[in-house]
Parts: sequence; C-alpha cells; structure tokens
Amino acid sequence: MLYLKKYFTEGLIQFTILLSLLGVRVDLDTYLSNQLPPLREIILGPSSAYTQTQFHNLRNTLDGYGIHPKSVDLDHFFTTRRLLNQVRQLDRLSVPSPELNTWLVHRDSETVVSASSQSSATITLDNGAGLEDVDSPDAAPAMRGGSGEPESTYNLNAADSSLGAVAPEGNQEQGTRDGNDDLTKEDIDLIDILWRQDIDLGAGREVFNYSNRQKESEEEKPSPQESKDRNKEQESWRNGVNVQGAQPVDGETGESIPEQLPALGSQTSLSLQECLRLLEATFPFGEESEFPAPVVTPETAVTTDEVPSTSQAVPLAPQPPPAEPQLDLEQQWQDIMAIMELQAMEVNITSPQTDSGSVSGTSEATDSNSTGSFGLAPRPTPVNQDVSLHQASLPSCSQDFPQIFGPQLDTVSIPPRTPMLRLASNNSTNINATFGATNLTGIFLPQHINSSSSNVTSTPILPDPFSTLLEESMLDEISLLDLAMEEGFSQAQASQLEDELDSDSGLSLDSSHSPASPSSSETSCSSAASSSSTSATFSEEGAVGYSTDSEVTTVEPEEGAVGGYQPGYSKLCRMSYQDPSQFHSLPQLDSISHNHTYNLPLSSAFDEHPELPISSVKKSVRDKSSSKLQAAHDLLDKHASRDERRARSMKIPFSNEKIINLPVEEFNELLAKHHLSEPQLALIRDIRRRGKNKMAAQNCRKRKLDTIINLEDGVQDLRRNKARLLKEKMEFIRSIRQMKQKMQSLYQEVFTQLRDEEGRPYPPSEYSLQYSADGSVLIMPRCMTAAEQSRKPEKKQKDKKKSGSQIPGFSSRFESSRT
DNA sequence: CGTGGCTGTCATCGA
DNA sequence: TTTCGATGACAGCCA
Repeated sequence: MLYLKKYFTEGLIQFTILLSLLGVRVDLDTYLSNQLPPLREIILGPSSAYTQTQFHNLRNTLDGYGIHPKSVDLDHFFTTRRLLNQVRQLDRLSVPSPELNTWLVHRDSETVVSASSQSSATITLDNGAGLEDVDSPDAAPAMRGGSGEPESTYNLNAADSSLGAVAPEGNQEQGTRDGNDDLTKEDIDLIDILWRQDIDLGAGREVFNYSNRQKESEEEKPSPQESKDRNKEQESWRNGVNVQGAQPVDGETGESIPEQLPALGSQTSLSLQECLRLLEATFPFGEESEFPAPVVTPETAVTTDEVPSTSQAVPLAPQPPPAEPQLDLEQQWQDIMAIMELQAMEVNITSPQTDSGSVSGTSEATDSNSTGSFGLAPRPTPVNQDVSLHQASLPSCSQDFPQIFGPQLDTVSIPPRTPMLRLASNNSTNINATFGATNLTGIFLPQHINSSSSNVTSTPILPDPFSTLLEESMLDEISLLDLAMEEGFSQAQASQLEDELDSDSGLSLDSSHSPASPSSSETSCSSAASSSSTSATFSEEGAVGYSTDSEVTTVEPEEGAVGGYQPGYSKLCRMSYQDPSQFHSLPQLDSISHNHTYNLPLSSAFDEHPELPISSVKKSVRDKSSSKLQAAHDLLDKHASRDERRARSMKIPFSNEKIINLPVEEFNELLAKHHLSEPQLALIRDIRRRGKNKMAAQNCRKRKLDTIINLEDGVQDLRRNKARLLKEKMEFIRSIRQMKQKMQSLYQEVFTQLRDEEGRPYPPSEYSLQYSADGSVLIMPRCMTAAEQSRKPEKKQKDKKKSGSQIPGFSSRFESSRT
C-alpha cells in the first residue's frame, strides 16, 4: 500500500506539473495577447467551446436523433461519452468540473436568486477580468435572465468557466441524464442550429472535436455578432438543458440534479472494467488520489441553504440528515481555515485592505460560524463554484470575483498606481480564493461530504473510497503543492502584497514613487520641459555667462576660434549630448525626461558658431525667446559670472567659452598667440578649470537624476512584472484547482457507477479505488486502506489536523466509518 | 525668515 | 606627471 501511495503521490505531482505547464501556456496567452483571451477561456471560454463541441458530438453521435433522447442507451452512451470527454479534457488546462454545473442547476430556485443578486459582483469578475467576452454580457442575461447586468454572468459563467471543461460535459451529462427525459426536440433543434452555425463559420466536422473546437474557439474568435448569437443560443441551450439550475426553474430540466444521482445509481451504465479503464486513461501516470464526490454537494448546500429549494430537496434521493452535513461543513470549514491559515495569512494580510477581499474574508469567517455550508462557499471562490459551495458561495464569489478580475483588467489598462493597488487586492483576494479553493479541502472536503451525502444514496455515510488516498495523496500533495506554491507566493506575493499595501499607505518604494513618483516623473518631465525652457534661458545665460564679455569678445573669438572650436564642440556634444534643441526635435526623449540643460553653456558657443548644425535649432529657440534673451543679456551683463567679470577686468582677449571649450592643444596655441601676463594666464586657467568643472558638475547632476529616474522606472517595471507573475500564478492555481475538481468528480463518478457481481453499488464508505503498481485499478475495501493509513501515522495526523477531528473530513470520516 | 532646489565652485580621486 | 572627467561637499542665489 505504501508503494501504492507513493505511486499516487508521484502521479499527483506529475499531474500538478502538467497542469502548471498548461497553465503557463495559458497565462502567456493572457499576457502576451491582450490578456483577455486566456482569462476568458478560463472563465467562459472553455464552457462555450465545450458546449459547442458537445453539441456537435452529440449530434454526430446521435446522427439525426438516431437515438431517442430518453432511451436508456442514450443515457449510457452519453455517460460513456462524457467520461471519455472528461478524460480527454484532462489534457486541457481549463477543466471545470461538469458535474458541478448540474448541481448548480438544481439550486436554481434558491441559488439563482441569491446568485444573481449577489453574483452581480461576481459577474464583474468575469467582465472585470477583462474577459469581457462577447459572451459574458450576453450569457449573463441569457443565463440568469434576471440580472441583465453583464456581471451577473458570473454565476453561470463562473460555473461554466470554472466548470468550463465541464460545461460541455455537463451538457452532455444533462443531455444523457436529463436529456433522456428533458432533451426535447427543441433542444435538439437548437443543437442542430448551433452545429450548422459552426459549419457556416467554416468549421468542419473535425472541428467539432472537442480539442479542435476549443482551439478554434480560442484562436479565431467569430465576429462579435455571431459569437454573441451563438453564445446566446448556447446559453439558452444550457439554461434549458444544462444549466437549468441556473435559471430559476427550467421547465425542462428542473429536476436535473436529483435525477442525476438516481440515474447514476440506476444505470449500470459502465461496467467496472470500463470505469477502471477510464480512470486509467484519465490518470495514466497511475497517480490516484481520492476524489471526493463533488456531485453530491448540492445536498449539503441545500441543507445549509436558508431557502429550501424544492427542486433540490426533491431530487436528491437519500439525503443525509441536514444537521450532520452542516456540522461537517462547519468543521471542515474550520479545518480548512486552519489548514489555510499559513497560506491565508499571507494572502489575507492583504485582503483586509481590499474592499471585497476583506469583506469576503470576514464574511467567510462569520459564515463559517453561522452556516457551515456558507462558510465553505465563500472560500471556494470562483473556481469553487462547486455545487455545494455554490449557493452559499455565490455571494462570496461575487464579491471575490469582481475584485479579482475587475482589478486585473484595470491593471492592464489602468495607470500603474491604482492598478497596482487593485492588483494587490485582487491578488490577495485571488489568492485567498484560490488557495482557499485549492487547499481547500473546501473543494474536496465539502464536496466530499456532499458526495458522501449524495452517495448516500447508495451508502449513507460515505467515507470516501479514496478518502485515504485523498487525504494523503490529494490533500497532502495538493496542500503541499499549494504550500510550495504559496511559499513562492508568500515570498514574492506576500512581499508584493506588502508592497502594494505599503504603496497604499505610501510607505513602499512605490509609495515614494507614487507620492514622489509623480514628482519624480514630473521632475523628469519638468526637467525635460524645463530643459527646453531652461535651455533657452540657459543658453542665453551660458552665452552670457561666458560670452557676456564675449559680447564684446565674441566677435573676435569667433574668427579665430572657429577652426579649433568645432572639435571641441563636437567632443562636448558627444560627451554631454546635452543639446536642448536635439531634445526638442525628439519629443520621445522628453518622456524619458532627461535633463539636458547642463551643457547649455555650450549653446553660447554655438551661438558664436552658427555653422554648427545645432546652431540652427538653437536659433529657432532663440528667436522664440529673443526678447527674453535680450533681457537676459542685460541681466547677464549685470550678473556676468565672476570669471567673466574677472576676465573682462583682466582684459583677457578671448571669451571664456573659448577658454573653457577649446581643446588643450588649441587652448595652448591660443595662449601662445597672445602674449599674456602671468595673472592673466592664471585667470584663464582658472576660468577654464572652473568652466570645465561646472559642466562636469552639471553632467554629473544630470546623470544622477537620470539614474534615479531609471531606477524608478525599473522599480515600476519590476512591480508590474511581479504583479503579472502573481496573476499568472493565480491562474495556474485556479487551473490546478479545476483539475482537482475534475479528478474528484471523475473518481466519484466512476466509483458511483461501479457495481458488484450482483449489480449492487459499492458503498464508498466501505470501498475505495486504488491503483496498483502495475497501473490497474482495484476496488479495495476500506479496512485495507485503513491499514495502509495506519502505516503512516504522521500523514494521518497531518490529515487529521487538516480535516479536523470533528469534521467529516476524509480521514476522520473514514475512521468513524471503519470503526 | 526659513527652507528647498538649483547652480557654481572647490577639492579630490582615478583614468 | 599632466590632463581631464567625475563626484562629494559647500556656499550662494532664488522662489
């Protein structure tokens, strides 16, 4: 058994890695391409794509209604197909759990209302996520019908998105199960229409392959109009068939949920071998983990739900006493909270600041206390849309989502500051949500419980078959994974969050930046601007400074200086590259905000030598400020630099500019030419030294400023990068969570459909699916699992801790069941 | 009148 | 050794 466990664990790790890889790709898309597509995919995309594909598949398989919608064969067929699709979908990143959808459907009456109302925020998430797909707005109304707000979409979308992969399957499921009863001709017609639309769009049959389809949908987005229409149709279809639950009450599918369980139980659809095969196919790595049965969740939700949904209550066959589930949920929730504590700590820290985040967090806590199921719900967040959590969670989801996604979008388009903050909040919320979901036993445990309840149909209190594995493999590994991820997160993200928070507070670099950054940027800009203005003035000054005298001397020097001067000028230009005129000509440079005023003194030199290319530009500048210059000159005369005055007093025959800017050789020649006294020579040397040093000082200061600005920019870039990476991380986590959910559901489903020789279902409490070393799947009695567990006391304890002794967590539950 | 920013200047270091 | 640039430190000016 240990070996088996190890095997599973490794498999899980591989699976996780695979998911991560997949997720990475998606993120890249998101960020590289508009950022929207990926998110959209995650949230809405998959579902739509799946749905279509499903339709096509359905149609193809049905081949013109070859099978009667209500025929048992059809049901079986759909089930099988669905499972296969699910297995196939495993490769895909976005794999929302389909079953969840079904459950959601049930909640319609209750959940829908709350969801729609609450979900408005949630919807925002979708849209906010920047996933403002054409779908979302349409979908929302279509789905909810009630809340016209695009935001409201989330519930459905969330379900879809989260269940994205599921959606199609879910549809199928419904088609198969409910479809038997509910798949009316209308639906089929609708499907047909959709299918034709696809064809019209140029999609071949092959396109209808799920994978192909999905890709296509992702890559080539149909014209908004078409997509909208299609989406609408799909949505409507979903509402009718799949999501009936979403809609308050779908006349057709109203009962879908309840039916499901019975259907599963009744149908012997898949033989044990088939199931095993499916499982194997699904998890080739052989890793197996327990998958709490998410499907059952609705019941718990129902029990917890304040408003009893008739549809819910009715449909579920053997429901465990409501009280128990609640307790379990509460405990589980608490446990989850405890487990997540570390993770949450990091994230939560930030959450408080975030509006919704804080709210959600608090609400969660309170919720958990007051209502177990509700407590769970909040955590689940977007992905968790899982059934059980749904109703309760919807509100929370709505809250969380908006923040998460809306902000992200904002970040994209919004200026760094606000966006950043938002991101932080988002991230925090996301993290919470994500981790909550991920770590969350919330996902597993609740579902598990729910599943148990639902499974109860066959077996009252279900210790999950894989509870052991779940606990150890899934839970552990997942949690570990999450923890690991969070570690990264904790460091990077936490720091980010802190930073962001700080930024909010204005303490962080950014803060310095934000408060100061504007200033810095402004300074830069101003410097640039000022440089221009300054340049004008400065040039005057510069000219004045060194040429005021030169006004007199200027003319003289010009003649002699020209020859040697140019090189000097060019040299200076090269070195200082501070010609303001150039900057004027290059507006983009302004943005760079380099202060090039420092060398302005050179400008005076240029004035002397119009032939220089720059001189022309200068001239223009000068013309503009000619009057100014004139005044400036006057002032300059008055305020002529000390050196100039000294030079004048000493009757130095050439301008200070020459003295300063001439190359050494020419300068020496110049000195040689004129027979100057020692004091004059000394003064000239001092003037040259000071002048050079002055320019050097200017350059130095300019460099300092540039360096500071660059550093600030770098910090900003890094921050943006960090935010992006965090966002990506969140996406990955979400994807992983979805995959987990899917795995759970698959496991649950397979197990549910297993029958012994006598056609009786295997009670999950007594049996669990185990993977053997050779890759085969076995149904193991619980006791064996327990024995195996006993071998790993440490893990067990750990699990216990996580799940909570009281909570009907896997381990605890199993133990109880065993005992 | 105090303060902060800008500028010029000096001293120094290193190439 | 000289030259030159860079830079820290200081002081003056100005808004």
